[in-house]
Amino acid sequence: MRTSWADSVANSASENATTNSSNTNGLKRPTRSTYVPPHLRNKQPSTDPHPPPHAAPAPSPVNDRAGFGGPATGSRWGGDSRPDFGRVGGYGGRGGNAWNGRSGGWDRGREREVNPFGEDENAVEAFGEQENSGINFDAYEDIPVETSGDNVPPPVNTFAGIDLGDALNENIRRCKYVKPTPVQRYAIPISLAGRDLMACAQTGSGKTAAFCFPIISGIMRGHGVQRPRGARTVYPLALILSPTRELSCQIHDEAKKFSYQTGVKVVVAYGGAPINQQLRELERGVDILVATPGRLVDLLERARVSLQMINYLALDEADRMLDMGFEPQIRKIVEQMDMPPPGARQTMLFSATFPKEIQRLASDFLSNYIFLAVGRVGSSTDLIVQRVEFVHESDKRSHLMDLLHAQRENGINGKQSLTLVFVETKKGADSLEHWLCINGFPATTIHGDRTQQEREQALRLFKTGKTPILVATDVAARGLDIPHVAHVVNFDLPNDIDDYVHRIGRTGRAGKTGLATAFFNENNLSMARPLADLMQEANQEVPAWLTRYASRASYGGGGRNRRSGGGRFGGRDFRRDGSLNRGTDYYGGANSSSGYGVPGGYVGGYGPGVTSAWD
DNA sequence: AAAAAAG
Repeated sequence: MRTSWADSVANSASENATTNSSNTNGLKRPTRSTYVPPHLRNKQPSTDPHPPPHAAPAPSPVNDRAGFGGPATGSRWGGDSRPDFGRVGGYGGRGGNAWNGRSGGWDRGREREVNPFGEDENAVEAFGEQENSGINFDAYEDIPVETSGDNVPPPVNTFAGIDLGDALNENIRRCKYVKPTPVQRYAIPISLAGRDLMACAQTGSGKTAAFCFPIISGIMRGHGVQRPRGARTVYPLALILSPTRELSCQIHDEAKKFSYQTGVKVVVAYGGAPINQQLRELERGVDILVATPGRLVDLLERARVSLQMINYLALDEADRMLDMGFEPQIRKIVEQMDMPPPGARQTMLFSATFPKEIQRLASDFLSNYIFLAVGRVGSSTDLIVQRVEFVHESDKRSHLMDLLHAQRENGINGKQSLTLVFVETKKGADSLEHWLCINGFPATTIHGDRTQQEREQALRLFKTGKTPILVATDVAARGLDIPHVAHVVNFDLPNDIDDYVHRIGRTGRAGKTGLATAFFNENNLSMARPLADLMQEANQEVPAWLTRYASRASYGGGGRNRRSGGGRFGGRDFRRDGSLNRGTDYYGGANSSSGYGVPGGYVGGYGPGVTSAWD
């Protein structure tokens, strides 16, 4: 067995190269030469119609701050109109100049809906989210699924078996979704039956589509519903909330694809961006509103949006939305504005993790709901090799440097694979980014103290590989689909095992292997047991020293609850636990949450050899 | 204690 992390990085990298052999230049070539983003339609051609020089092979990485690696490359606030050629994921469509207010002929061309699939519907990478392609569907038979609740509708096996309507089916075809994923097989019929739903499923498992399809279908069915005509108030029929701005953008981009030519209008609203353009979009009509909580409250208080016609409410990353920081805002939106009560609307909650105490809170928003948990494929979490190393606080930087050096030396064609480094604080993110840059590793950072332009710029530079290292706080931990992340480093471990699960789920996506390295030290004692348990459950090699820490006293309540007794059925309906384990049970199975081990895992069973990083 | 989310 290999013991060096350098080998494992090399192995992981080369496997990625093999897995992706038909697309080895995915990071550097223009992925959608034929696609014109909505905000660029009907504009004068860019002064440079060709991809800029850094589109050439082996681009030199850049940083987005003055003084490191040259000037920023993004168009930022609407300067030039260069195509966002390097975009890989769905979210990047926001581009650099989405807020410039220069709608040009776009408004006038409003009767002509922009084709989000581009002119070439057969383009392989028409969208970054290829969650259904490249999956070994035979492995689905092995996926553990648990449902509970009254009269659970049976799952379907094909999209054809679901009456979603022609237009939606056509978009499913355009997305190249050949077969529903497990969460879709179960969630869509439940949702079409009008039932409330609490669903546990890994990110990357198609849950966005799982709640979007029924919503779009339902809105189409109910077309012609009369809505009030407030002076400047709009009345969306569906509301989708998410905990970060970038995630809302990503969901919006997905939903736009699904609703193309259905007549269903999707609008996104989030903070940090000028509100005027969002207001204009709303005024042009909205059926599905995707939003972050703060901006939505603003819109509600301005009476620019009313929730009284909401038929569908979806909370993505629902456990995060209902944790301490968010809960009051969510309650305000859902309970204290004009939204119809549970039972009069349909409510769907989705997350990869669902702690029991959050389930209890969430049940306030639900009516006679069905609980759905879709587990991972057998050992597919081996797609992510998890390593934990004991690193003293003072040694972290040099240790990270060692990792990056080896990764660089073992990289493909001298090109670094993408590395996502999670830290605890915003200041820590800035300082680590600066340190990496002055030590020859172009890095950028994303956290809540940066402006929204900077955040989007950072994400774009990272996604396109121009800046192959991204230092992030937990703002990037959840939901973001960033292809080609080969390595997630938990430079600072989170204090909650669920956060760890979400973080490492940024890699090992789309059937590729991923590596997750965690730095553990005496500040993380409370994570020893949950981490050791999680790794063991995911068939990872647990260092003996970690097992020793884990078996000692339980270090206070860190890591919160943990480890369901159910093994791969960690996602458990809290209603089944009755009052049995309340209070005293710490590891006893009353909880829910990350029993799946690792999000993204189910794309596995993808092919032979994926577990070989440690063979 | 920190992060996120309105400005």
